[in-house]
Amino acid sequence: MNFTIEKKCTDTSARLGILNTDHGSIETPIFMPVGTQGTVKCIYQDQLKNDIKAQIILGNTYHLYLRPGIDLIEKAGGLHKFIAWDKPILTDSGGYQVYSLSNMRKITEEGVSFKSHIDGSSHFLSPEIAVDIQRVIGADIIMAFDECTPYPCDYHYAKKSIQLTHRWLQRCFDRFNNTNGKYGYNQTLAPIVQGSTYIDLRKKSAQVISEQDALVYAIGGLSVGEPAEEMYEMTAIVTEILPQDKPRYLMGVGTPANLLESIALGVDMFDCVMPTRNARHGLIFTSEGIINIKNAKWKTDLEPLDKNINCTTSNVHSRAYFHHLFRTKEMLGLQMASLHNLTFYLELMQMAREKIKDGTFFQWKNSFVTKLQARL
RNA sequence: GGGGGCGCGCCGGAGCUGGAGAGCCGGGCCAGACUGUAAAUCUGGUGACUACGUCUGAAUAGGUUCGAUUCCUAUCGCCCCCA
Repeated sequence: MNFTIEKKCTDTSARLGILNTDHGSIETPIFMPVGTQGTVKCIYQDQLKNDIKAQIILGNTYHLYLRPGIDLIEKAGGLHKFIAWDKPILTDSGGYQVYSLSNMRKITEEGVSFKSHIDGSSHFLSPEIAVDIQRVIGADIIMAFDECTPYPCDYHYAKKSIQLTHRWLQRCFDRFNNTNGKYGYNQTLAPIVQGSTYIDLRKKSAQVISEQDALVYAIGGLSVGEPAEEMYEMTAIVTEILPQDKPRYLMGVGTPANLLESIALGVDMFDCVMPTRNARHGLIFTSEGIINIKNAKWKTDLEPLDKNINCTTSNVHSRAYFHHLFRTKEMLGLQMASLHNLTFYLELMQMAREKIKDGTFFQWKNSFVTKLQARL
């Protein structure tokens, strides 16, 4: 596994690169659809590959460990085989669930005790267990087990938290380096920068994380409710410090505008539930702006949803049809909207790559961001 | 033709048999939220107005009463039973 930078912008920190894994190459900057439970919700694998042209998808350690359980995944020969997806996979470690299930867990030095959100049963994740589970799941890129702090987070807590995350990080690498992949291909462990919205903590964390010899470096603990400006500020501070020749993965981000702004700051990889969750809730990203397809104004609009995106559903089907499917709560509406939003995100990344190649990224980004945020 | 029952919000249901909430529960409708997925979810609004308040309202028109959605009379509409 390796990463090559093909071109660097001169007017921003944006870069064009290729990340090679044993399941194929990933062109960066890239958006990775989230498939928490072994599925990108509402999307079939064929569509993911052929329509959306996803190059890599996510899975989640905590959710897959609870269901279907790692014994079954091992028996199936790993997650790739279980879900029949032969391209790269990245798994989150369960660190995000430390944040999102905060009312059902307890953190200690050793790890985190969870009450299952499904049946209330007790479970325990530690850095070692999270690595072991991710060895069994068999993702190409696996994430360190960290604490994702909430926003706002007081300085004292955030400082203690990065110290814990850094100790956990070493334990993750120790376990990772003393074990092997189970299925004959390579895995890589990605460390995660934390530090909430504090400049000195972010710098410190970025320095500690950079000391690890890794292929991918992640930035976590952002897009948890802080203003976008603070997110950009923290990202800029961290990308200054992280190794320049390795991909940076900004976890959980974000809106189309967030992606373009972060690419300009030197971020290469993104994931977010926004395109899929918002699609299921009727919010659609188009080349002209954001549409809430459930709104009455679309009821009789027979124009295609978005002619400018190369998407089999939104080129063909009208806004009125999408509206109708949502009004009648038909499942096809959720599928079509999810397909569209993901196609939109992946095409946005492809455009960004082309503009970086052309050397016109900066001006294109600035003119495009306003359009993306318009509310139709 | 005779007897009985029922009519309040956009719709359905609950509740009220003298002290009326512009008001309960669903649904619909109108909006909003969603950022390493406890999310096909959640939140708010849905009589009028001169709008932190005021007014009108229980099929329609009268009546009794300090006070009526509730009791009485008539009319209209719907449902059930008998002929």
